[in-house]
Amino acid sequence: MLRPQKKQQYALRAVFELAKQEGKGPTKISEIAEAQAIPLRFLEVILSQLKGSGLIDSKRGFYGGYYLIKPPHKITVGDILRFLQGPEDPTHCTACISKTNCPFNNSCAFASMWKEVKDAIFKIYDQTTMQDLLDIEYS
Amino acid sequence: MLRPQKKQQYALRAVFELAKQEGKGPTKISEIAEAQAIPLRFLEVILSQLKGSGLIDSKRGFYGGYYLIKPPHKITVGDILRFLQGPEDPTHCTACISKTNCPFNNSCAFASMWKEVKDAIFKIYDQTTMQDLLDIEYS
DNA sequence: AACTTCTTGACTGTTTTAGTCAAGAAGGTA
DNA sequence: TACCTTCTTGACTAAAACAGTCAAGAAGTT
Repeated sequence: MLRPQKKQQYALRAVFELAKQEGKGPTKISEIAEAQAIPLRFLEVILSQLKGSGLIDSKRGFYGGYYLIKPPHKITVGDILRFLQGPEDPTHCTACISKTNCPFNNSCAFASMWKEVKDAIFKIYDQTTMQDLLDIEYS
Repeated sequence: MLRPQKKQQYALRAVFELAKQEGKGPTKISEIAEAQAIPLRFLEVILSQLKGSGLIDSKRGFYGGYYLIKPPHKITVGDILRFLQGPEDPTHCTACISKTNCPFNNSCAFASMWKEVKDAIFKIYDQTTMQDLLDIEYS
């Protein structure tokens, strides 16, 4: 029912790396890629998408790179994953909730369970900030 | 991060249908397929796999079909989904928990969050029985 | 014997995921 | 100015996963 998607893992780890480098000026894509073991070319795509989220921004040129717009304690895992899932249906994470997926018009017996699951997951995502993860990393 | 898989939805709905038909003798694949809007041929594959779980069994011949081995209140969503995920790694639902997936040997800052998520999901799966779903259906 | 059912494994088409590539735009440095 | 280095963009491709199909056969029922 659940499957890890590399793109989303990579995105999380990339933002996490930016959080680690906070205050040191922009971080180059190549540095992030190396530190977090992410294929460089793929990361280029991911980061440029992620700019649309308002969480990160970039600067070009010799001392360029990516950096966080908000402080680590104000960026949650939920922010990132919700953004990557796209705005059209941030809740389609589980079956039946999506209208187009349920042949019973969202009124089947499973619907409430799927909603519970989704809420449980996002509760965790939304309460986990980049700062929390930094604290774990350095504990 | 999450995506519904039709096969698993179908499996749940098929077992649910068997629960609805409990006590009326075996239910034909074709009846299940129609009642739950599942492609017949695909359902054949799914049900025959599901026999290995010890939750359902089948009978051939004119009055043949599938039926539950255990009563609805002893079959949980978790039983079904765990079985379909395969025994090799029932926990690989989220990233980083799987050794083969994490370049940091499961010791990255995200690992504990993924575990929390997995536990939260399966807590719900494991406490939801077919009987609970029947109660919802008929309420 | 005839019928209906499940059984099995191989097969196929489509979609998603993962990742690559190359040309270019923009900023920094000298 | 010239020349770096960086990000930027969209198109492209390979591989895997998913969804679904098919056909021949085995096994009960009547």
